[in-house]
Amino acid sequence: MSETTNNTGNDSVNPNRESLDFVRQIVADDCASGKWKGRVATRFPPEPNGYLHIGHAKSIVLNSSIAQEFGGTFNLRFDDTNPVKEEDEYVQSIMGDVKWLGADWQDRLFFGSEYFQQMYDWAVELIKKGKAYVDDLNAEQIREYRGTLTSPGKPSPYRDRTAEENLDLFERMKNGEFANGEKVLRAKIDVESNNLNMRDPVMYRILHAEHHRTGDKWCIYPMYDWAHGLEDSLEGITHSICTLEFENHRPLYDWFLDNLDGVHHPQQIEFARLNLTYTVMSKRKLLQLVTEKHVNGWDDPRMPTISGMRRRGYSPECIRSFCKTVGVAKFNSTVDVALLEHCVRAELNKTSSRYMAVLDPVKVVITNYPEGQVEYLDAVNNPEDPAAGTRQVPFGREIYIERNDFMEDAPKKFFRLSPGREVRLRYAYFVTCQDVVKDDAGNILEIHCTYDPATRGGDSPDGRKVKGTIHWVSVAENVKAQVRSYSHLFAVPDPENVEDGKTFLDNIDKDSLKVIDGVYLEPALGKLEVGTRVQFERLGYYCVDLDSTPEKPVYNLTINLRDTWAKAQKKM
RNA sequence: UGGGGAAUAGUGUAACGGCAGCACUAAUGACUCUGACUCAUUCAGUCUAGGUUCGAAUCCUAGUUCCCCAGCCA
Repeated sequence: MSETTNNTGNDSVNPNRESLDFVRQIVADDCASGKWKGRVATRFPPEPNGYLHIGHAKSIVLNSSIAQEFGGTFNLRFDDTNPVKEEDEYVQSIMGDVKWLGADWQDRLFFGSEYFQQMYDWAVELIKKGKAYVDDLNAEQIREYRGTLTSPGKPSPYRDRTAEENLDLFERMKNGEFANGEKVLRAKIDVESNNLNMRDPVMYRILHAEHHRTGDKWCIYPMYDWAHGLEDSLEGITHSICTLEFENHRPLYDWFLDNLDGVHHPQQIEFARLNLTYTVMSKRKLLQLVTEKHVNGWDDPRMPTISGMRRRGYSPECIRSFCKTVGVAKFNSTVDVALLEHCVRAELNKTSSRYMAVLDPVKVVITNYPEGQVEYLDAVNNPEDPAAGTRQVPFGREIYIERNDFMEDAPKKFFRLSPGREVRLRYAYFVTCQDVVKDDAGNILEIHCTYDPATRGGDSPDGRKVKGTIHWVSVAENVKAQVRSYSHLFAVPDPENVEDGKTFLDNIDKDSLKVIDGVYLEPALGKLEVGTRVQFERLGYYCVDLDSTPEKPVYNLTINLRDTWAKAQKKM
């Protein structure tokens, strides 16, 4: 933290202040005022009941980077207060995802369940103060007594039990004397409050269930509202950052902490969750996509999950830079997925090595090139990063090029191969198309070219220019592979916006996955490790998939390169 | 019909009573051994109506629209 201006006079604005989002502004102000003695402590508190997605990443990056920027600490805490929904499998995947994203909790890994005894003791404190009571009403009755949005609730007949009776009942709840649903512990606040969360909220329910960490030690479990503030308090959190739907819960968060003696009281701050075009983000819908097999698991590269994006080839830096670009505010917005894709391209452009691959091959024979000759040509690995060095690519008399890099009756604006036209084979030679060989049906079998030996490496000594440069792979030396090409899972920007009788599933794009076999790769692409991110020149960014083997490499399309030529063609 | 929030180019986000700015998208051009990258240019905005003020996106009043809340989920 820097020495921040103290508001001594009537000039309350620091003219040198950087533009901060509203959350950082609060943190900065607190640091300036010494509210928390200069301390900043944040946390990411997932419930281990599913996989993390890009929306969670926004929260992870927000919390961890605020801690970092203000010299504070960042905790990872599992909010595991509902044993029937939670599993260790999720704990493991969440830890993996958070770590992968680069959010470092160091030795501060916590579980809400570690605090169950302390929470119980605090509940006893509230009972003794006459601020909590055991209720025998069942769930349906509680709902009826609660009233509605526009009408007040009414007190439970059990609301005025004595502290002694409540203490006894609560202990017996803990000891397992009652069945699920038979009794609950409720806070005694205000059954007529305009805020339904304050109408004597349930603090504990009875759940005879196996907890993934505490086993059968407990059969009463704290509700979110009771547990969450206590967890934050115990960990010394200063800024408890959560999403907008908890705004209505803040009075309750504060009430619990205000009514306990001598506890640390963090500030809850709410921000808008992330929405993205062309996808869905709710846990329920994501789960449905997986269980109904509309996608191939949680880590399907079309999923907005962290694991899906990782498999897709997004790097942690891609996601972090995206989260920072979208900013944080209280406006319920939907970010254009194009912004995510921009961040991915920008990051991958800087970091990924270039290679040549031909997805839709057609054979080219260079008729004046010596038969049987092979030479190895130098290729630059990454023009954005000289340190990436060079490699050698085998060249021969027969090569594959992309089918759409050739056109028989080409318009003037077509800069690629066409009868009579000269182009550059990347890192190799200038070639000129002389002839086209077709089958009886008129399909192109081979393209015959001649090359200019003087242009070896791709430069002509006479200063002659060509307009086009195309990529290629040697017929004699290559690796055959599979490529999985992805587009947005949904065909429309807002998949959840459906007419009556339809669901978001009807908006799935059935062609969002295309498996392409018979792809030719330059040899170096056959030796890369799973997860390696590369650029196929002139095509896009790709990465080695989990299913890849040395015998049969599999590459995922991460994101295509921008293609102004394709765009121009669509308009014609 | 209750309460709590939010509204700034197509999208996201700044501007803290003093020149409405940035990024993405789109379009155009330059450059180019990737029709990529990069660079340049352009299109485009304060929810509405009043008021306060020399001056309002910002303050006030009224309205409009959107989001959240009636789990023993988080």
